[in-house]
Amino acid sequence: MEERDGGPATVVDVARLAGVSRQTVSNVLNAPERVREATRERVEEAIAQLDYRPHRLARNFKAGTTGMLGYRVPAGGESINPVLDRFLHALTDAARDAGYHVLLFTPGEGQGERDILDELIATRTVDGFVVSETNYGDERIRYLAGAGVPFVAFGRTDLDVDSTWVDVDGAAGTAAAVAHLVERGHRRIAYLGWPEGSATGDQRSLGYRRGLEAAGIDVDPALDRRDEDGVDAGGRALAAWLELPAPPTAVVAASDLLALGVLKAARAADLRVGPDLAVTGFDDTPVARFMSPSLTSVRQPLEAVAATVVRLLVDRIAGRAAHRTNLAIAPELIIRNSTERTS
Amino acid sequence: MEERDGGPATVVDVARLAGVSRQTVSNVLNAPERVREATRERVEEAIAQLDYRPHRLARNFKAGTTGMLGYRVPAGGESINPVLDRFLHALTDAARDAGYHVLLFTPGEGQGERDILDELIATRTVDGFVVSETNYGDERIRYLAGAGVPFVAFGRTDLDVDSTWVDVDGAAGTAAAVAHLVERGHRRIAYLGWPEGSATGDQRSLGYRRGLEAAGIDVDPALDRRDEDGVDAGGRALAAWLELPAPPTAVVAASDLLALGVLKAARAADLRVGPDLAVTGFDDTPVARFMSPSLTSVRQPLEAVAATVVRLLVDRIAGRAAHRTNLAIAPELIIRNSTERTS
DNA sequence: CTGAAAGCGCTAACAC
DNA sequence: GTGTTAGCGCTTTCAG
Repeated sequence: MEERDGGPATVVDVARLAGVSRQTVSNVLNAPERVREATRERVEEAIAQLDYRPHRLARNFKAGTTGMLGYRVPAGGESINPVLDRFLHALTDAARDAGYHVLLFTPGEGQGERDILDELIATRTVDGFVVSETNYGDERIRYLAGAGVPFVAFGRTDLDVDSTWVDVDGAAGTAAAVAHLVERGHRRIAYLGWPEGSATGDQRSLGYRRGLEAAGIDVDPALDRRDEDGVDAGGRALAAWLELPAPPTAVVAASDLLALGVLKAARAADLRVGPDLAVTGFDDTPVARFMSPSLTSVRQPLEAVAATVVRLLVDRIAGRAAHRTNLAIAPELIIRNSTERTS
Repeated sequence: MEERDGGPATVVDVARLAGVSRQTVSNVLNAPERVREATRERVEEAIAQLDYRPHRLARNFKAGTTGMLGYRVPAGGESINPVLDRFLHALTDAARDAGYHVLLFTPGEGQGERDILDELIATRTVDGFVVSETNYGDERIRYLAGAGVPFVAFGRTDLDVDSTWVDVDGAAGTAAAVAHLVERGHRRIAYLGWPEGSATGDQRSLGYRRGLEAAGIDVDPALDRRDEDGVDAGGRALAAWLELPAPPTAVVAASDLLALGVLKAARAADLRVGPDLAVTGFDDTPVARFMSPSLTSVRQPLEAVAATVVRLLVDRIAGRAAHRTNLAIAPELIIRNSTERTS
């Protein structure tokens, strides 16, 4: 509680007050077992009295670490991604539990992501990185792996480099959606996904096919459509499907946005969503809850992912290798009204 | 490009290569005008050759600063707030432009926000704080002001303490919504807001009244309703309004969520949103764009707010006071289909 | 204009 | 069990 003249108290102040030397204080903090009980108590009393807390920078400087995990947020603008924002919150939580802080960065004008990674590495501003939005041949991963910097990716990569990633098992998610629809009696189940070539999207379409297979349903290529993510794609897909001799009775979408598009188009076509056409989304974004009817959607286990990412990253930072560890965590299907048969 | 043996290059390495002393290198970096041109070039060459970058921690440690701005993210869980997430992105951008990084923190189990602030201050982990989600009598603001720590709030406060805040002019936002509706020919304009007692909500309802006044329309207490934020409130409000002898033809809502609720209820009551009932929201959250009809909404100028917050905070950190600076930045009305007369 | 000396606060060795 | 010595990488006096 007592304020020293020259700003906050330091080890020296504590040592003086307790009548011991600097490192005895340091020892009390870092290796208490090496200090006699009586001395320790005296020092602790002095610490409490001065409200002493070690200067973080000094300690880190000495140790050569920063206690920071770097995370890139997408540059401003429109590309707000609710999934990543949820992940960021979970990450902050998990980092704190591991004794770290999250340091945010974002490339400036005319700065590539690589430049900023390079700068953070060179200035030793962070102890490691959490990389999200990975994709095939991800340049950042290659760069970080090459530079030998500790990092863990949220999202898989196909690179054959020394990398550690944790991902949501997207295939399990869409497969669960299919299984749910099958259980509700659907057999003509369509899929609306993204064009091939994204790691995330390919997983989700894979799960669709696996789900059908598991139910003993043949894949009908006419029911498997790919389009850019967005609301409009839903209308295009539904229009095409409704021209088929046997239109689908259910749609699994690779995103809530696509699902929303299907929902809108279905309403415009006077189909009752649920009874006439069941729809599932992916990500369980806030919209899913508020739409009418509310949307059955696959919810990513981001808290578990974040905790795992941090655990692995801390291990790598500490040199406790666990190289090339790759984990996929199964998501959970949140069932709402868009897959109810009775409305 | 050359790697030294003992890890990254240091000033000493550069000095040796350039054939000068340590501080000459330091001078080249921090006070180039004090160094003869020829020497400077030689040093710069050595820097380039060794790819030398000053160790951030060492520099900060010496300077007694951290280059970090602390920002609290809400504890995990459901409370994802799209506005704050957008703000965080903008903040990261603005901080970078000012030479700072954003450090995220979140209270742990059984830890109050005050504890964690206290810890970050005591360990000197950040140079200052950005506080969001402020409210009347905000405890954090009182605490930070009392502790004499540099901080700037996003959101106003009523406390009579030495504080600096930047806020969106919520009143201007709802007033603009009213003006827009008046221009579209509406006279019976209702308001659905939050219960009194939140700084943000009170501003928004104030703007509603001001907007009516400006248009020469008397306030009808029956049209001014307050309820908890959420979709259900919209239904309750509309039901009450439809029982009036002269129901409103337009609704200004204090949030997109409330607006969404009104929209849903209107659809259920077979009202055409736009022609029969115009609706405006607030925040321009992603849902606003994707709803059908799309929602006219007040968009907060978060990029401008973030830039201003950072500028003021950096000033305070530098001791260039500007105490008790308070700014409200006007938002922008994004006009969409929910206020179109023809559908 | 350049170099030598000192020290930020802390901890890891090593001696006592 | 305790204290002494040294040094992390950098910058800021202050002499030369």
